[in-house]
Amino acid sequence: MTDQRDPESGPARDPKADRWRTVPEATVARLAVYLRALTTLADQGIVTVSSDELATAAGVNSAKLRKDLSHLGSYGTRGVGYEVGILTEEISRVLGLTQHRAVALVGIGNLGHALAGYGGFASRGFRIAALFDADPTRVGEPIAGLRVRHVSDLGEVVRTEAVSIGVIATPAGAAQDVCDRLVAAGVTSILNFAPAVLSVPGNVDVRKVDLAVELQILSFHEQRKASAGGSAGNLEEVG
Amino acid sequence: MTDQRDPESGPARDPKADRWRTVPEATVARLAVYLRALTTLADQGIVTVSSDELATAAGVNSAKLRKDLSHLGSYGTRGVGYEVGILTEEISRVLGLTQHRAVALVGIGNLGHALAGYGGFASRGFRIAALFDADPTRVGEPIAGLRVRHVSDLGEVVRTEAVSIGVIATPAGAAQDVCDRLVAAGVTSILNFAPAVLSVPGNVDVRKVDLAVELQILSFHEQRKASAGGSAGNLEEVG
DNA sequence: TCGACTTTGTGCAGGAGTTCACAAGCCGTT
DNA sequence: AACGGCTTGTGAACTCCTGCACAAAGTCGA
Repeated sequence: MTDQRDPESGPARDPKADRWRTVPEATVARLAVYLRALTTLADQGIVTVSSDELATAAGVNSAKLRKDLSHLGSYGTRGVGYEVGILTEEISRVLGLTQHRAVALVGIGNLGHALAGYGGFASRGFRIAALFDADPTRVGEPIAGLRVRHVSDLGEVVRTEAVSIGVIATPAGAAQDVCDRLVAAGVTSILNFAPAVLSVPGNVDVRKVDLAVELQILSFHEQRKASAGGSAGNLEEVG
Repeated sequence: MTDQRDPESGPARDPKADRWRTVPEATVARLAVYLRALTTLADQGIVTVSSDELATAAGVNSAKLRKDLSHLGSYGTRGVGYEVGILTEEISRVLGLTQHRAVALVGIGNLGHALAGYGGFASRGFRIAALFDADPTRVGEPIAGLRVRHVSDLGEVVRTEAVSIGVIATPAGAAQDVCDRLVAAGVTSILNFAPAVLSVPGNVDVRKVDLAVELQILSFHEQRKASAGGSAGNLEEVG
């Protein structure tokens, strides 16, 4: 067991800040949302924000927001609220965004193209470091300032570019193979857009985004609404 | 206040099938995954499948799968398993996929383009019925067999095409306006790709997909792994 | 300095979801 | 017909998450 001190992102100032080691999964997902809301507020020149205001901006209730933030320590001032700048920095640090991570994108089809050109990554601390595709006719194609490389170069590039996250946007059939290559190259975090279940070693995290699944969930609720007897009336505003 | 009565998909045949009215949210999300796994199995000519096999194919454990399926009734045979065809049909029915739903896609930028061309929608019961954009220079552009229309036509088209789900792929700034137009036109289910919190009446469902958030969650775990002492060793296979 | 006011941080109760473990039930064989 | 072997469906315990309600702690004005 090594001692857990990490260079970068200096060791926690005081003992209580160690709490972020045990942030609940559900909270982590929301921290990213809070971060976006904070960025918006900062752009508007807002310096201080209460849990109520921030919660509204993020689409949650204030109790949940405060409990979430309490997992990373005590960065608010009672009677006042949170300082936008400080909170932004703190969340960024907990999410590991202070070190800008390199991302490799595999599969330059329709979706891959869109992801490569998506500005939201760069603006939030992620650098797309390399693009890969299995189709030789696509190799060399310039996209968003990068050239598409062949998947056979994946291992080498991942190492030289210090890629820490892999994004799979290939057809389902190719996903597991690509995944294996990423893992072999040392990538331990994968975002999978392919409609396939990936098999990975236990130390690798996989998150899945399936666009059709999202629609199907909506379809379910749509159907439930339609058949539940249209008890109209409840039109209260939702955060 | 349009009345949303829809014929088709009549009320459940027998009493016990009424269970699907109360399917837990978490289960609904997984049903879509099971459905995909079942489709794959069917393509392989497999007729019968046990909860264990299906669970593995879907990436969950079998107890969860059985509990999930129990929410829609009893469609398995003890000692044998589930019939792929029957289960597929049943899940499709519960998810409301038997009536092919029309989808309107708003915002034909990078991502919108990709979504319009994504084959996974059509193959799973969704028909992209209309494309919209606010940019007049983009209106008329043909994509995937459709012509892009101006958002000002949204209300009319949504009604004539009987759109039941709206997909927002605009920049954050335009999202709320587009959302309002969709809601005004009678859409009660929205899939939002814009990094913005939408405000909607209580009878409207919104699901959000934020690509940067997914990366940030991975980043968190990556950081946790990095600072937790590289206690290598646990490489057991994961479903 | 004091008191009124505001907002955070959290203990606690309730709810939702997960996992275990096993009775109930079906099939093929003897 | 009875039995042994499988697999489903589910009660029950447990973990995780949510939301309430309030004490703790800070600010501001007098």
